Amino acid sequence: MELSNYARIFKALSSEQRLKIFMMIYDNCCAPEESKLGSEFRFVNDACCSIKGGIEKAFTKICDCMSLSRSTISHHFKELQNAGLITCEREGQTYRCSVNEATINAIKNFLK
Amino acid sequence: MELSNYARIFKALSSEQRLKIFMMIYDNCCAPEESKLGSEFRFVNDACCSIKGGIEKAFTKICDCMSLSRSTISHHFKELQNAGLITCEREGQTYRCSVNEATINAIKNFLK
DNA sequence: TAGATTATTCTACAATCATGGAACTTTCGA
DNA sequence: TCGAAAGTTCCATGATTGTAGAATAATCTA
Repeated sequence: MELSNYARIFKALSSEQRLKIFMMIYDNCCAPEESKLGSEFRFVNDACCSIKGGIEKAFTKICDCMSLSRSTISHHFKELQNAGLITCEREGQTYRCSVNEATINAIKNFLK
Repeated sequence: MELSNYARIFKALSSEQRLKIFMMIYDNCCAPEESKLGSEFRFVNDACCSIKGGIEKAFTKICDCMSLSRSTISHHFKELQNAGLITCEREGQTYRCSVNEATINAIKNFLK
């Protein structure tokens, strides 16, 4: 992978709000005690995400608790997708998102 | 560590030029075949950096091969320091820099 | 079908950022 | 001691970014 790709990935995680969104998807909400976002984000609606066990489920809805407009959140989701950090599949009126583990592993390998 | 700190670290690595500078320090120039920067950056002046074996040595001089002004490079170094990614000690007219492994490990733990 | 809900896209704007030049400071070496 | 070399700081500028509002599209549900 090109160096510029890594820079793009890091850029996607460089905004605090976007990082928060990413962590909501990343964190296993079924094991909220491991959440890095603090209690305010642990039990939000019926959202549930996991990168373990192949369940991988999370809805954009989880972002309603952030004080950001819909269009802003839409942009952030797109940036996370463009960086290859998450993939989203339309599911009715909303999305089913999952973390792209390959990208996470690439970062970890990059930092050896 | 606060989420905002991680965002700051990622931001420091989000500029391609700054990431290049960081990798110059990060990469073990004594084992250049592992360099992620390509041949152009492997043998630059007398610069040598390593995060293995405690040698940890690198000079700002290695940046002269990048087409950036001195002041820009100075800014980038400061940002890498502020993010806690590198530490620099004055050594005569230049600096001796080393990667802050604690920060690297923090990122890797953050991404579990 | 009609209204409500959700997300996208377009546009705009304030804030931040990457960069370089000029002036200045510190250190080296002849 | 004086000039050269290296780095910092201040200032300016063009580019990018994070954000929201309005208009639009798609989907759900009563």
